[in-house]
Amino acid sequence: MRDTRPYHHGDLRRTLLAAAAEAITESGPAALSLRDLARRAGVSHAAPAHHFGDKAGLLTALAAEGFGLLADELDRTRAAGGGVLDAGVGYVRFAVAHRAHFSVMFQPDLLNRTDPELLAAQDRASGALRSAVATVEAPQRRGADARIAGLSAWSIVHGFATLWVSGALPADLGGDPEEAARQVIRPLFAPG
Amino acid sequence: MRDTRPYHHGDLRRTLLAAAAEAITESGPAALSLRDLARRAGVSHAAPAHHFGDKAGLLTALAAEGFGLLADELDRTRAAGGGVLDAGVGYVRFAVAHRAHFSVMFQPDLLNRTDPELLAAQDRASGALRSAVATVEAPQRRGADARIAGLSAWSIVHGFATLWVSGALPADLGGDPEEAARQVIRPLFAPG
DNA sequence: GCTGCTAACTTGACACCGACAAGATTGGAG
DNA sequence: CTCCAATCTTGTCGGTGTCAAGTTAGCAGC
Repeated sequence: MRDTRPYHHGDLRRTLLAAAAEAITESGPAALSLRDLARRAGVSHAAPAHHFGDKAGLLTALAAEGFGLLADELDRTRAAGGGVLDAGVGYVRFAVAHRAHFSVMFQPDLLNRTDPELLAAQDRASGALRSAVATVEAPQRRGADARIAGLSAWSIVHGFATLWVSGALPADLGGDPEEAARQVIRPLFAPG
Repeated sequence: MRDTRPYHHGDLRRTLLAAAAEAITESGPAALSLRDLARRAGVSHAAPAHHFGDKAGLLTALAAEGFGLLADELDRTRAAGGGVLDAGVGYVRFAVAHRAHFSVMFQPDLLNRTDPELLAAQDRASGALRSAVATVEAPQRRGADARIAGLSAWSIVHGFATLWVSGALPADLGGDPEEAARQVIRPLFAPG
């Protein structure tokens, strides 16, 4: 909080994660450079490695943060009394609002898959996901057990989110991802 | 076809694309190195750049090849008289069989988005996709127009494929992606 | 206030990579 | 046989990730 940069940054870890999210949002995970992050944060080129050990370590931390944010989002819609449809829209809202996190969370080749923090965050998110699906009214699941129903919901929501953030969807869908998501997802939950 | 390597490789472009697919299958697109591909093909480190101009150029060519293969797959199921469900399973089959292509096709930050060959291949694939969805029997679309129905189908299929190849799905689904896909996708097409 | 300790950060170095320029080799058209 | 264009090589440059060793800052205990 001083006007001159102290030797100890004080909050470098969080600063680097924020800078990484910004850089990835701008130009994707492939173009990310630890040295560029260091420059943005005003520290030496090797400082990031001290906090994350590795480039994969930084991306792993970002992914873990992402799973936490996703769990937060799902818990929020659940607390607001929303159903599966709302949870699905929340999933898409998360992906669009935190594109950088989302684009890293499901690319295992960029991450340390066994990192304990990552695993814990994944567990929390998948728990929140399961809770959201558990709110489906029973008649909508007839003919398929709950596990399959959950995977169907996850698939359609994840697919739409992925296609949206990758820009693969047709432009005539409009600019509002949540509204578009609601329309596209609805057929699965309200057949007929 | 001679036993000694001629100065002109003769088929370097295809060889490099195959090597790239193999390398990406092994360790993901991020770890791909043009120099490593050159080593695998037994050529000098700058040879790849001559054919593709750029690392993005190589990945773009791979993505274009991927869209072509996807269109082939969809055309094949259509020619075999399959319905939307079969087309969806075919989509997943393609993603699993050509994981390297698939993992590059929807990452625009790795590609030259305006490459004419890529655009042509995308057009062909999306045409095949639209044809597949058009085979949906009318009653299954009531309440939603054809465009939305197509996006729903694409979303659930793309989501399942993405989650499968990223290893995010629970292990108790078994090892057969096509059978699992059929179960997960069905609820969208055969509600009730 | 001083000492010692640990975490945070810097400096320097090395191998690797993508990209570019310039040269060498080849096959084929005329 | 000549010439040309495409293919591939060689050499080089700046940038990057990672490691090792050194430097600084905060902090507990005396």
